[in-house]
Amino acid sequence: MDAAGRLFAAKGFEEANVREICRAAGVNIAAVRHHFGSKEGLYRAVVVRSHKGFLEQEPFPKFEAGDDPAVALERAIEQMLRIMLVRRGAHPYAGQLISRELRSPTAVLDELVENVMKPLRCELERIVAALLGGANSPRLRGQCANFVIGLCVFHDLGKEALKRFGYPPPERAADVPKLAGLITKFALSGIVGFAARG
Amino acid sequence: MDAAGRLFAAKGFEEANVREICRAAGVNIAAVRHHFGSKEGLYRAVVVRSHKGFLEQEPFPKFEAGDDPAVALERAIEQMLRIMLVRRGAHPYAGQLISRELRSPTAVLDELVENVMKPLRCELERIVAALLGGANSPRLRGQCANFVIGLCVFHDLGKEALKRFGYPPPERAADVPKLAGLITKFALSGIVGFAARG
DNA sequence: AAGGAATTCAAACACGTGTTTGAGATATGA
DNA sequence: TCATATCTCAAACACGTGTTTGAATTCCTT
Repeated sequence: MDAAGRLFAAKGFEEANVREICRAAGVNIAAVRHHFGSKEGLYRAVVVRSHKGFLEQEPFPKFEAGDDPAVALERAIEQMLRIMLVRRGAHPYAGQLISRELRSPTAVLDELVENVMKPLRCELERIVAALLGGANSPRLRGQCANFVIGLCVFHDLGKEALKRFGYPPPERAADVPKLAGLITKFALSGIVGFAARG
Repeated sequence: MDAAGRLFAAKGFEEANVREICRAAGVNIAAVRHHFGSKEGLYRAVVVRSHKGFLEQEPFPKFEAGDDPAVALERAIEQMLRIMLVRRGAHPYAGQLISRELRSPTAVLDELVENVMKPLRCELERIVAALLGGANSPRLRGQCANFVIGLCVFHDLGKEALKRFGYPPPERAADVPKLAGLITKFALSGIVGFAARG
């Protein structure tokens, strides 16, 4: 499953092939049928395991009443970028699997949305709500959350284009905060801009 | 080439297969070898033709000195969204091909970046520059352009996730301006936020 | 230690893919 | 009209894929 996760994250579901996974894992091809039923079963198992462990070990920071929503937003953005752009020790491919599902959804996307992305998004909405203040309507709040997510996700999905533009997204954890700070400023102004006008 | 464009846009380079394209076009499989050399040759020809015609018929609105940068930004955002989300009459799949190249780059991405995306982005930078005013540094200007592009592109790349969040991106031209207006407000505040702080 | 279940293995299977073939049809120009 | 170049066609080829097989091996319980 480690080998499968690595290869699925690197190549995607279609492009990663069972023979290579099994070679990397040092097991026979028939093992996947026996243990997971099929390639898709293996993929599903990998994704589930990866995001479960990921949620346990790197919980999204909880936004409590009284916290500064601006720093909460920066934390959230920083973590989203890190998850997708940087290979972490514990779950090196969790973010990449999510990112891949966004690009080319398979049957597991629904599960991923429900268990990983929605909770994350929900937390984000609470931060946005605090920033919106009086202008806080559910619809607007949701849209702002989408925009923030979009700003982060694009730096992974659009990586190749950004490289060619001269703005390669950071690949090391140390370089993430700089970009996160910029995105945060941008998003912060964007959100409180709505608050100002109502 | 029409059939190929339609299928490549709908399924992507890998998933679209030559037999289906030829069946849809009513020609023999061997025709692609004779006329384009290979499947990749056909793809390249389709992409090139599609974006050339697209640039001629739907040029990106030019930002002149004296124009209101705020409305120019809205126009630009509206057009980007329309290109990717809505099938147009003249070049129904040009935007989708670009979007597909972002998701899973092939060898044509470079050409697409150089001939389509860079000019578009360059125009966007000029608008951003006008908005930034005094705070206008090349680097910051570029980042802001990236953010705007990201906000638009995400609504196509992340379509499936957005649907599941309850925010399906518009598919008809008539529904685009509403989203464009929202993104514009957000981006506008974000950009002038930088201008305020320097 | 013996029996039986669980697991592993190399090999083959079925299918889809892009590509190639070589003969036939069609258009072109003298 | 005829010869040549251009194009079309159905069929087959070569290869990669996920899956299946049935025997061999390992593991656990009795």
